[in-house]
Amino acid sequence: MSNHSSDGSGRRQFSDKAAAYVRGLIMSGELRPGTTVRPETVGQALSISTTPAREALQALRVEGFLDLLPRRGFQVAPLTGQDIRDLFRVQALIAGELAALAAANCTEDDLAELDALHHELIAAARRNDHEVLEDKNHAFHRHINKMAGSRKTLWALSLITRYVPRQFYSSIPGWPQATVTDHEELLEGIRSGDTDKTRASMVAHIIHSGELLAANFDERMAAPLPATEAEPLQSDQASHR
Amino acid sequence: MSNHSSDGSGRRQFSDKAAAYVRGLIMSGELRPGTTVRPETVGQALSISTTPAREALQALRVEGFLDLLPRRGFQVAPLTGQDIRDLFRVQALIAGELAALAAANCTEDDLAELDALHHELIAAARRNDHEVLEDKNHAFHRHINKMAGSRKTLWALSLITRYVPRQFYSSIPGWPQATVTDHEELLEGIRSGDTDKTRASMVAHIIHSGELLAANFDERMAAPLPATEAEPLQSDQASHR
DNA sequence: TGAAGGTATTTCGTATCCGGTATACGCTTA
DNA sequence: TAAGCGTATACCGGATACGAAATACCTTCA
Repeated sequence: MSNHSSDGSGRRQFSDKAAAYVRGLIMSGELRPGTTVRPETVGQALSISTTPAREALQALRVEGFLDLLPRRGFQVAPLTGQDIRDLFRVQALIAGELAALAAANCTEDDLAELDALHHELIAAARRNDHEVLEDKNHAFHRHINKMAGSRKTLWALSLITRYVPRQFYSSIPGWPQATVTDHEELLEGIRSGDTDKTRASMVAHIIHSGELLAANFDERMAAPLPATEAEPLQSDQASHR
Repeated sequence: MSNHSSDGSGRRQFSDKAAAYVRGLIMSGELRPGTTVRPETVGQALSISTTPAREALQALRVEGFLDLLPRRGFQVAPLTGQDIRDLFRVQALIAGELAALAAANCTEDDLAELDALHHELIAAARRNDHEVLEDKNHAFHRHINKMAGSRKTLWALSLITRYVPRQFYSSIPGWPQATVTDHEELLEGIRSGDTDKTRASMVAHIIHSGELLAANFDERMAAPLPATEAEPLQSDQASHR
């Protein structure tokens, strides 16, 4: 939720594209933990040079997706379902903090905007339109987070939400309905300016979502291999013989 | 607190050194928000090439210290005392989570280790030995954080603690005593396995520390300029005419 | 079979070059 | 004089080639 990764600027740097690419490969399970990822290989896959590719890998190291072993290159960091759960726990704490601040700062216009978004989300859920459903959910959370008016808290959240693949939630059965009720509780808290209640609602909402993602993740990792042969990026599997 | 930035490996990459260098310059106030930072300049200052310097700058962008404006290079991100306060609030939430987990997982050996560390800290405080005081405080927190056994939560914390300069706390008057009492409360919570109490103690402890740092930061930023002339890294001040 | 040594591969850092873009400066014109 | 326009320069973002150091692999020998 709330993935405001400076998109919309249209022209991104190559390193950003490369980072998004490798991130996606890792989160989709195509790149298993322990796999070494080489800058040149990434560059070839995207038809860019190794220089921006290497920058991307360094960024992914800060983001916790890769480990860097001196003189031995980058390799995919361990990532289990429990890690995902922990990550969501932290995300819940931060998003809860933002929600509490939002409830304290809320104006009439904010409330109107949130209401509008909420009803558009309901409509999309009714039409079973996953695309705009995800969109509206996104916009809903982003607006709350912006209302908080805390740059650095937002930054911390954005770092963690990099672990959440896009277009994920709406594919989960039952998620749209659960989200509608969760959001209604959130709105109630915000409307009444009850910071504690709003925080608690947000925490519960996110932890619940995280549980779904973690379960899905475990399931995927249990599968032997994801169909495709000849992985383009892996030149060396973990090899812990 | 708890600064476990992969130190001890001895030989770091150049990009890590460069990142640490620029980070230090920003947190010490020598590089003001809005100042543009160029890879070549950083490289010259450290006698390294621009490639690893640029990687460092990209990493610092992920860490939130720098903004990247397309075709206009990197510049120091805005950072106010309020930002520091917000950062510590998040740090408190995460460290609180870790402390709660630690209280739940605590073994006899852990308790003994923490007790030993605590007494060494007290001794250092009595001798007014800032160096080992900072050391012991560090080790104390790190041990708690390791006890939690949550890789990714630890990662999230480590990202935020990059905003805390080393050797800072011990220079604050009254901090050693406050820390001793805070740590005693923490130990009590951990010993009794009371996760809620432990969490609350940790949150309070960190928010209190953050207040001190934020106040100090505001004070420094209010000062016109930090003595030294001819800043080596700044070639272009903000210029938002 | 195990150890030692040499070769090959790879990482990491350096140096340099080029295209494209934005800013700044100066000129022209109303 | 002030506003508009075109040129020039600086510099960002990326590509590429090269070299040194370290690791991994393979062969050989006891």
